Amino acid sequence: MPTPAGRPSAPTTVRERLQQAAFALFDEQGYDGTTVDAIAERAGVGRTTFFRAFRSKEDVIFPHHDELLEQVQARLDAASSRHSLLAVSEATRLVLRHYLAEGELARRRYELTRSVPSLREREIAGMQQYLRVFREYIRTWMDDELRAELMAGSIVTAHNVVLRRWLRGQSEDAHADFDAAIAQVLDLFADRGERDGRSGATVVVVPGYDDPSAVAAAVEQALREQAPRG
Amino acid sequence: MPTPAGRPSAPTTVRERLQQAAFALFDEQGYDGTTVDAIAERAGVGRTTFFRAFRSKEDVIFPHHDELLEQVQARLDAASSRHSLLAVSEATRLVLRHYLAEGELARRRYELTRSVPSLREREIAGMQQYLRVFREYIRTWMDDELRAELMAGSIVTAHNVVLRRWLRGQSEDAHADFDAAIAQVLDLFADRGERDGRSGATVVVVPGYDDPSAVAAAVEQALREQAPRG
DNA sequence: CCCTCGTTCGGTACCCAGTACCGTAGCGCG
DNA sequence: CGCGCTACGGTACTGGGTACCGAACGAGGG
Repeated sequence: MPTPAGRPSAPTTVRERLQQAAFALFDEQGYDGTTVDAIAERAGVGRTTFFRAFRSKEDVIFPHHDELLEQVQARLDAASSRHSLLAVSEATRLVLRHYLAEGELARRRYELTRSVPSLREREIAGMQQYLRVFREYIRTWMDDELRAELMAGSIVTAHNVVLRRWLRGQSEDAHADFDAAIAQVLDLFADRGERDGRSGATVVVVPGYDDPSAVAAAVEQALREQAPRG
Repeated sequence: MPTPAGRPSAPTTVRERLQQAAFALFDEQGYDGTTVDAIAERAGVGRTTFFRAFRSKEDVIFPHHDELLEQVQARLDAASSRHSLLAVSEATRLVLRHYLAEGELARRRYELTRSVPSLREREIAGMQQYLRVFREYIRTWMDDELRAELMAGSIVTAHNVVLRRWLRGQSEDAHADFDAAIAQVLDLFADRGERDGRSGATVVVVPGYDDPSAVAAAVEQALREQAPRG
């Protein structure tokens, strides 16, 4: 295992050299105009080595996808007792955080995926994997198949919209945007009516607030304005 | 134009022969185990002819996708004055109706797409095209970008769930299922109370509460306990 | 010191999808 | 009959991806 995890030191790995060479060539000649041979040559390695480091040419552009998916899955497994869309949205935040941390690299990938159809397909296929994980998690506590699917899809959609806005430079605080978007989604699926006489308040508080006391006042007012309890 | 539109007569076209040969071979040897040469040979034509009839090997499995997409687009263009999700759902019904009409063929494709990853990617890429058309239509009368995206995604999701149920043989009346699913989606996006004028915070209150002031206090405490995000 | 085992890398050869090009057989038509 | 159009077949090529083989290298172990 010569590549433990993080490696900030100078002796760049073959993988890193290949990735740098690949992105450089993609910038210069475009994705389709760049052959794997050219990438390997610029990185100073053989063609075989490229396919050992990356499963495919597309994999150079989506390197951390598998790990991210596992992280998301693990997060949901850990929080599987909460039975809430909030668990899903928090798992989704992992993905958002990852892209934000990538910074400029994420934006370069965005440009590539926007212009190259095959990469675009690949990306949405990756999204579908998140959706699958979310759907299966939600189905553990949501009987309604359609509703579960709608929930999972809406969370993913919210994430995509927020991320895309940030990638285009139309957002300074992506996390705040994400909070607002998730709140909108939660609001969509909030029960209205259906009071089954159970007691005990259930309040979902979404980050992205002003002053706690002001929020509390708004909540109290909203509750009082609501139809009298049964 | 030797291939006008519908052709029930005996002299099968090259395209039809190729499609039959392809599906037969896919059944016998699997998708990946079948080469284009083998398909062409069984159909009694040259390899070049295959690529003239279908843009790619995958295209044999999704033959009518482009026409369907155009039909959907046309339907939305025609009904563009209605400004309603119903127009989208009716356009979506075109797609459902098409698959239902295909019958057994649709089910064979379903089995293939379920087992072959590359075909699965291709299929969801196709779905994404519907989604794009829907999103752009909705955006003509819906300012809220996220909400528009959620609407489009939900319609597509509803369609997929209904179609998949039917493909698995778990549904007798797919149209009725579709009606119910669409109703559920429309209900999701039905206006309730036009909450505007609120600031950043969004609070979702789920029925089944105690005393409003007590809830408000709990909310305030929860907010204060939460770490301010960075 | 030498031998060996394991790992990593390069090179070669191959498969197959997809493209470009060219030659030709057929058909309608003047 | 000759002309042009179209559809088809064949050949050759590009490029991603796989399989296999052999060389280099380092870590022990006798």
